[in-house]
Amino acid sequence: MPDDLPPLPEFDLFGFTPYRLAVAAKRTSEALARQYRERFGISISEWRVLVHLAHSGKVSVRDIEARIAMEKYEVSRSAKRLREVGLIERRQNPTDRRLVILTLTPKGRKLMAELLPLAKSHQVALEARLGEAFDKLEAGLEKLLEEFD
Amino acid sequence: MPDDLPPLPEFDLFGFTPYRLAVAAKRTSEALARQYRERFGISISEWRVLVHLAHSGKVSVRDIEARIAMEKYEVSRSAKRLREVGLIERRQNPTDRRLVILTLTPKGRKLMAELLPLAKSHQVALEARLGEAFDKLEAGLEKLLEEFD
DNA sequence: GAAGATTCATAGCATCCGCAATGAAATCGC
DNA sequence: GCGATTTCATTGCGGATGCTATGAATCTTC
Repeated sequence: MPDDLPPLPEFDLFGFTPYRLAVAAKRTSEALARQYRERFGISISEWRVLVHLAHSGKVSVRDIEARIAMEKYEVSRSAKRLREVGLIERRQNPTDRRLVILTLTPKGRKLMAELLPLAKSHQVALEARLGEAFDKLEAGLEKLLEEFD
Repeated sequence: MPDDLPPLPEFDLFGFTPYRLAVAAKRTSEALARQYRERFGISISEWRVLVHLAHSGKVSVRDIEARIAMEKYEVSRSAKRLREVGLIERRQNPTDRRLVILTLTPKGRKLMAELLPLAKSHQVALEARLGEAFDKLEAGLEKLLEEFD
């Protein structure tokens, strides 16, 4: 080993919290996301928009951006695609015509009536699988999301 | 309200663990990733590869893929870019010529000598900021990453 | 009430990403 | 030992993503 350069600081990627969180996010969403995609042609972004609409009724792009972790151009594009496949519809807010009103179509509601229970059971299974570690994870995430806001 | 469709199941995106993890990952990596990008022109993928090389010396694309959460085409492309900017170099493994040997160049080592302490203090700051919630988060993540492997 | 600033949604453009295909090398099976 | 299979790395291509600019509507300020 003829290389005696100054040693680099020790740093283990696997102990790096942002990395761990990214991996955890990917692993836990993979299975469900695949179902959305394969069975319904829905991406994660689109799914988030749908969930928010299912929950909140009539909302604008801005509302969604403010509430869920998506940029507004992302919401806008997801909404466009969802409109194209007939899952949501868009009207103009009559009192402020810059604003858009997004709502689920009947077809969209039907889809969500299928999808939401799937997501729910995914969550339940996840909690069961983690056991008491889930509560710790939750406590940690709660604090983290509050701090990094 | 003339719309009495069958109600959708209640589902709160904010209680959905994969979503929470994704948001947490994004929020905690944002600040540091911006530094990498703006000051050194390094993406997150490229940074991961660099960290692994700093840690492990000479490795192949396959090694990296196996060790860190990246697809091999992603590793390959990151390596290509890093080579183009002179941060790593690539040789052929003489005993198995399919394999590639990636190593940091002196320039790459110099960069990492700057970057790693940055990442380290980012982690330290994160832990301090979360206080005892950090240990819970860690316990939860540990179990999760072990389960979803 | 009109000019300028701000808010909202979208589109343009360049880059990134994921999948499947390719090509090169090594290993397997007989 | 040689054709078939597997392993490793890269690339082509279509679609996704992120940033910035644009355009329309509203609000502010005087």
